[in-house]
Amino acid sequence: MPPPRDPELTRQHIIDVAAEEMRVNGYKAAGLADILEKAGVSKGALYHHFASKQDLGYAVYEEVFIREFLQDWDLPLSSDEPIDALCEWLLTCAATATEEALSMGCPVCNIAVEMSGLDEGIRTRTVAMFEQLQSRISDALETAQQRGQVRSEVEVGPVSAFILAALQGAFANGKYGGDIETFKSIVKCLANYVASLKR
Amino acid sequence: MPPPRDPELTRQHIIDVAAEEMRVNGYKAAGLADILEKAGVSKGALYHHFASKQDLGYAVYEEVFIREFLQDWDLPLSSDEPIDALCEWLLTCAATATEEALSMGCPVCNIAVEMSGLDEGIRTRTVAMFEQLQSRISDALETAQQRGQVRSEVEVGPVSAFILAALQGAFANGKYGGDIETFKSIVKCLANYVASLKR
DNA sequence: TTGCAAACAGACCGGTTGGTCTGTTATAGT
DNA sequence: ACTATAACAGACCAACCGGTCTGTTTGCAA
Repeated sequence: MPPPRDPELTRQHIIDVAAEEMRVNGYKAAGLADILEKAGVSKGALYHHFASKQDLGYAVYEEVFIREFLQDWDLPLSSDEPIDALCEWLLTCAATATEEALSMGCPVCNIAVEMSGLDEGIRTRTVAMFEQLQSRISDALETAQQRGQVRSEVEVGPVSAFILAALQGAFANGKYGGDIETFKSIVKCLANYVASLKR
Repeated sequence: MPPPRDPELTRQHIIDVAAEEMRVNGYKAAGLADILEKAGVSKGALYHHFASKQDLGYAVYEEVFIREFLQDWDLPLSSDEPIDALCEWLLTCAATATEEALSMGCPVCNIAVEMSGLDEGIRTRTVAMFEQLQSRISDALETAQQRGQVRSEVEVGPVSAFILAALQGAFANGKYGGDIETFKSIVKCLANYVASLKR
């Protein structure tokens, strides 16, 4: 027998499929028709769970892209030695990168670039996320600084913003720059920079 | 009397208006109707000069965005002391940034992120541009290195790619990150990094 | 068992978009 | 002056897209 109706599961399935579609094509180019077909649900189902495409977009952005993005940073930021952890994390990131994963870039960055100037909701969510993440990095660096692991003249606020931006740039460049080796060497450079913060 | 027919001027005018539209809204969201109205030309005129919207897009990308992008780097790269010139240029860049200019981000980066996964022509042009620019930066750094202005252990290739990516990231972050002060401090951090390459 | 609301299914719709086609006007060459 | 053609002008079109609406099925509570 087919699986019984499970609205929560249906909703989640739609979000997952839409996320995949937006990951590859961006927000605008992700058409409802494609999403519906690939998810195997009807338009009625979609509009029962979401008020509009915008609403679906917000759900995807918050519950998939931003969530993943923040989770990625959990590991390096929860360490007692954030500098070492950050370096190691970056190097792992460079080592495990695949051509196809890279060609999609960072979904958060993609959607933010495409939509933040056009949709206030996307902009708000993006700003909030970056503020949160930057202060997390900043806090970690400051704690490390107080422990004497980071040179005292390092300004943790700007530096954490810089690290974040540089990594964004690396992913963006990896997406359209073509060469995966370039991406790897960029990330290694960033790791070197982070290491240079050590006292 | 009204200005006489000047096909080259008409073409250029269409490109300029389309560029402005794509700067603000991106490629897809830039509608032909808007472009035509703001340019004050008819659809017949547009399709006399361009085969399709894609064709117009390529013209805008090559003749406006990429051209501007490359020109921006002319100044810092033509100096005898590229490190100093680069630092100074970055600091000027940070100092003169305005809220609204920042909110549009870097057009090349915007279009590349939006379209490089969807349009092979955009992807090709972007890859070529970055290769060219990176080798220009790389050459400048290498020359400086031979002159003893740059520490000998610096790997000029990766470092130049890193600088490029970091600046891209700074602009992207500035576009959706909201805060212009954050952008400025990121660019200053990058300038510090560049300065640290000096021997 | 029945009533009822939630969970879908899918036909339908109006607006928009890129693109075409036919007609008109200016301009350069002879 | 004439004509061929480039340079437009703008009505028209088919496709697509997000969104609505009506109808059907499922699950659950009384």
